[in-house]
Amino acid sequence: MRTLLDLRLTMESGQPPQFFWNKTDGKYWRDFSHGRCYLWQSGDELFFSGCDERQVREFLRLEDSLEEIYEVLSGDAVLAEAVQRFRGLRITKNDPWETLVAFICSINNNIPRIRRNVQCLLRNGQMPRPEELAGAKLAHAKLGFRERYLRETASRVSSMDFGRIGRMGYDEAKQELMKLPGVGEKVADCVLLFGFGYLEAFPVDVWIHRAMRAYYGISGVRKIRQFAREQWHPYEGYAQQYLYVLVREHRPRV
DNA sequence: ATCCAGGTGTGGG
DNA sequence: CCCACACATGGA
Repeated sequence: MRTLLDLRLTMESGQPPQFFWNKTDGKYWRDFSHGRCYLWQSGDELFFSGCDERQVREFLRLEDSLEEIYEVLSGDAVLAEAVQRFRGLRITKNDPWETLVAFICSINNNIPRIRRNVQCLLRNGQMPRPEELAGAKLAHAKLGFRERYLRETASRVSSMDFGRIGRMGYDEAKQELMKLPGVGEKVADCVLLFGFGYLEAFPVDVWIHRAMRAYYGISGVRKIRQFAREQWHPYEGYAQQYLYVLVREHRPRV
């Protein structure tokens, strides 16, 4: 399959696939109930096995028109350069429950350890459903203070229609997510962006904070979110991801 | 030893 | 509205 895509950047830029997928000999893979799925890229050609094309297109959001998105983002010099430098970086579409678990694990944590935490929770490569996780032993995952958030959230989600959130408007969906323990504004936005596919979500973490202050002279979550909406709507999520990789390139990762 | 990591919850001005 | 602090864990 031929597409505008940088698979490595997409899979290894702090999105859920970095926590759930493995990499061997340049190929990304993950086990599903129906078997092991592989993804790899050679030149600008995308290959896959063990999964059907429809799933791959949804997972990598190949229907998003990057050219149209780049047009919206290129209104300022910073992002104009970022979309050139990281051309082909895409937002991924992941399972909402898995995404919620991963970003509860992400609280005041670093990417390598988030991955270890998440991998410890998997059973046969799959994230246990909320009702299973609510009653499971979690100590081996070494989640620290996040264990209580995760267990309580799992319990709450198991007795609600979680998928219903994905059918709400962005603001209502976010409000609903933030009722869960351990889910503040940042985690909610990550779940909405990477799990439910709301491209207008703009997660503000420490790196985005630095980026906005350094590149635009703006600080304060409130002002940052307002600016993002004015500049990049409805593709705030893409703007965020390009800013994230840009600012992290300037400072070495942990 | 001290700081930091894709923050949240709580308590205070 | 904003700010300070605790919260486990482990790498730098």
